[in-house]
Amino acid sequence: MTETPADLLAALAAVDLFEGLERDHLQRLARIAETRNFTRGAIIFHEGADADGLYAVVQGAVRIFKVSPQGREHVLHFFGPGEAFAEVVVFKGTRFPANAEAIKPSVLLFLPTQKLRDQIMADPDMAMSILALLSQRLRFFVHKIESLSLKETPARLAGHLLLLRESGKSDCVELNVSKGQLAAYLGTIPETVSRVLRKFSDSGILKVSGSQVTLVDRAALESIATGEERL
Amino acid sequence: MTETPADLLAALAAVDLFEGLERDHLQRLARIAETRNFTRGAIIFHEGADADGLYAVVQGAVRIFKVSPQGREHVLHFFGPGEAFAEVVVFKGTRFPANAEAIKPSVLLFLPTQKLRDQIMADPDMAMSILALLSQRLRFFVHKIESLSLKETPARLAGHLLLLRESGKSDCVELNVSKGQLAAYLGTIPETVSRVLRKFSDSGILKVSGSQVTLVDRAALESIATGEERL
DNA sequence: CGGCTGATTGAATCAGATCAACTGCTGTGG
DNA sequence: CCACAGCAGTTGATCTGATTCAATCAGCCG
Repeated sequence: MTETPADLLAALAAVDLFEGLERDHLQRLARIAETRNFTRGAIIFHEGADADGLYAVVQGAVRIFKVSPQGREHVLHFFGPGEAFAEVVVFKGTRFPANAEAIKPSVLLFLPTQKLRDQIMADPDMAMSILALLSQRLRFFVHKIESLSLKETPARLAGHLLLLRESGKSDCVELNVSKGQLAAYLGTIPETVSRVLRKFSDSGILKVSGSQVTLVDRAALESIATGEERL
Repeated sequence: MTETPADLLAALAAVDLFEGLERDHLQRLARIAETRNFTRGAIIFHEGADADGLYAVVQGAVRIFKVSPQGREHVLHFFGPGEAFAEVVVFKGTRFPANAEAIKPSVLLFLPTQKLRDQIMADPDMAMSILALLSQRLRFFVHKIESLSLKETPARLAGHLLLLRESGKSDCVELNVSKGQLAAYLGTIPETVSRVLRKFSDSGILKVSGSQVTLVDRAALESIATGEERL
């Protein structure tokens, strides 16, 4: 197999992390990449397992999570098409710091650490590109930590909804995950999410129907998110 | 000033981030670095300010923190001699995501973003070194998030004490920061830290005298830290 | 139609925050 | 040298947001 299938190349080009790389760099990456398929609920890797490479989502969705001794889960991240994850292990690559699970039937790209590292050494553009990704993720975590330690649940939920709205254009956002998953992501439990959503909709800030949420009073949501106001 | 002072070079070599770099790389870094002095309590930069470069601690200590709308502070990081911070802005360099303050009289190195970036592009070893640092920090944050969202305060405090103990060899650890600072770091308030320490010492797990803490029953501490046991 | 999973609601409980009072230490000035 | 101001830390009483436990409800699929 000396040739690289066109679809593999296309898949790589669609990954944010490799955006802007030249064709021949992508070609070389394609040579070290492989695709892997996962069914809904399949575990991609376990916390503590030997980390052998980086993943990127082609199709489907993935969640990264930790589990407490009492069995509670906390979701660190959701990843969708075009997003790479587990890039940390490429450098400090001993073990995975959390678990990964496919939450939909998914197609992933897998790139083994060692080969990828060689690439990076040879290609400063790619190094910069990964540096940027790591920085961004770091910043994201700073925000998440702030949120978890300074804000109460309504503020976190409000912030999250506003964030979701940003990506779409309309004031109607779709929760792509179950409310239980959302709760784990916000550092709380489904019951609380349910109650808070109820309070929000009771006070006319938003409308909820299933996993469709319509933002009605965005100003109010914002002042709750920042903690100025506390519903 | 074409020559680089020997002490500046020595200071750079003592920074973890640049550990392992060859002499001539350090020389080039020395040419773009400057030293800055701060008194205790001085603000190094504010959240939201334009981020112009990376800092490293030569002497003293620095804390990175965020402030909630209600005025509560949360400490994200403490940095001591040899540690670099604000390296995120070098790549995703728009604005500082948090505040930095000298908590002792401090001497810092400052390296402007643009020049540093040029260096990195030219030098893959240095890129790798920074990638490793970022990965490590990311991993650290994953741990911190886990801690904040899955564990209660006693577990967090126990975990922190065990972490401190690792660096020293004896079972006697020194809290280098005020209990108020420690509280902010653990995502709680001084009163709670005080109470938890009291409970720990009442049950004979440790001895407290001022900022000196002696770990007596390490096994117990560990089972509290992991959440197996809840005092 | 059951039976399953996810979502919702209510009541009881708890950990931690808030508020307020008090201790003890340190440094300064009379 | 003592007195007093000032601040960090401690302790207690109270309050509140969130978790827990339990029951119910809605939707979905065989």
